[in-house]
Amino acid sequence: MSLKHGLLGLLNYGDMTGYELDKAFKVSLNFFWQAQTSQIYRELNAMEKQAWLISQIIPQTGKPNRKLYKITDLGRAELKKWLSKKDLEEDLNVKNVFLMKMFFSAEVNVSETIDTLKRYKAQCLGDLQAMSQTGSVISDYGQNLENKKSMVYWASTATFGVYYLNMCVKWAEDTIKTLEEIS
Amino acid sequence: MSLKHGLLGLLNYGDMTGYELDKAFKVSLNFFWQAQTSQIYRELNAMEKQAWLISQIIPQTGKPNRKLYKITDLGRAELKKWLSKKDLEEDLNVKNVFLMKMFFSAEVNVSETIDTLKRYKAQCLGDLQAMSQTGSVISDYGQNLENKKSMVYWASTATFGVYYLNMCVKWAEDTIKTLEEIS
DNA sequence: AGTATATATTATACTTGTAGAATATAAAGG
DNA sequence: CCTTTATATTCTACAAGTATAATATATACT
Repeated sequence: MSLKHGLLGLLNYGDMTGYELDKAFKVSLNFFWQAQTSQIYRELNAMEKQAWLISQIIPQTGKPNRKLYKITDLGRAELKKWLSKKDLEEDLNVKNVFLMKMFFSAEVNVSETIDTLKRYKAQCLGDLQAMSQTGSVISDYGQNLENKKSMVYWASTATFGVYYLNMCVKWAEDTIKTLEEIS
Repeated sequence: MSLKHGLLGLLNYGDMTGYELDKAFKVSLNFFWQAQTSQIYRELNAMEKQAWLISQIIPQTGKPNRKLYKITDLGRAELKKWLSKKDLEEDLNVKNVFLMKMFFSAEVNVSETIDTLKRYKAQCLGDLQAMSQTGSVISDYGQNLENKKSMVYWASTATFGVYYLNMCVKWAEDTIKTLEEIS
């Protein structure tokens, strides 16, 4: 159950509405966690019931009213508890559809798999390109004194992304070579 | 929805009971997909309703009867359809609790985070150790003529695992260094 | 003799994730 | 002028994942 905690973490930086959280989530945590908009709203409701958050309705005319969420002391305590309890066995679990398909690829033509691997590699390179701009985004946010301490952690997750994608590219190249040899 | 397809893939190698599938799953696909035993049994039921499988009850005395599953032509067609439809955008999605915690780690002591990273690195090295034996397991299975073609794909996913874990170790070392500099 | 382990499946309750529709308006772009 | 985009949240339905207990027996270990 990390989505709730991701949202707690973001709200710990400042009050936000569901709409703002959804966008903040998608530009920060999205690389290592994905969530549907509807899921975010549902979790926010649940979190308010658990008293991790309180909300305040800000009326608007024309548009739906905004619901501004604020983290409570209980929510902050929960965030810290979660951060301190790192279950490494669980945290190393990864679900990777692409690898599962590779595992069974003897069932399809080698040429098809080689083609897929080439597209996979291209996708990784594209993502790397996109991530190369993350550095500047992070240092922009980091201008804010409050965020300065966080910057190094944000950067480390971005670095993970770069390492990961480079690794995937190398793996794809090696695997393509192996498959070309046997075909 | 990859669990069903993982089970289809395994049953494509030969008929198995839920119990056997559970064990086969855990020694082959478990690195990139995790599933509860109860989930496997439930999915098997659903798959039989969809006519991807048929089952045959083998009576036993003393123990619960065995339910031997066999993949149908429909199931085989579904497997191939799934294998051919590689949605790269979706397949690159990854959920990583550990990184999410890193992202928010400004909230906890640097020393605590450094400690966690050290344990993370140790865990990765341990997993690497365990994976180094996978090669021989694969070539054992590969003695079987039917499996010979699959061997190269199995090996490629194992290689991914090795690359991944090595990358994680390097990242952990780099991040530890960075954190030690600022603390 | 007693305990743990392996065998084999079912059941239940709950939590998360996925997908998409419905609603209503303002502002920006071609 | 018309279409798209952005704003902001709610709701429904379903699929998949998590967690644990119940059942019943044989065999292996200590």
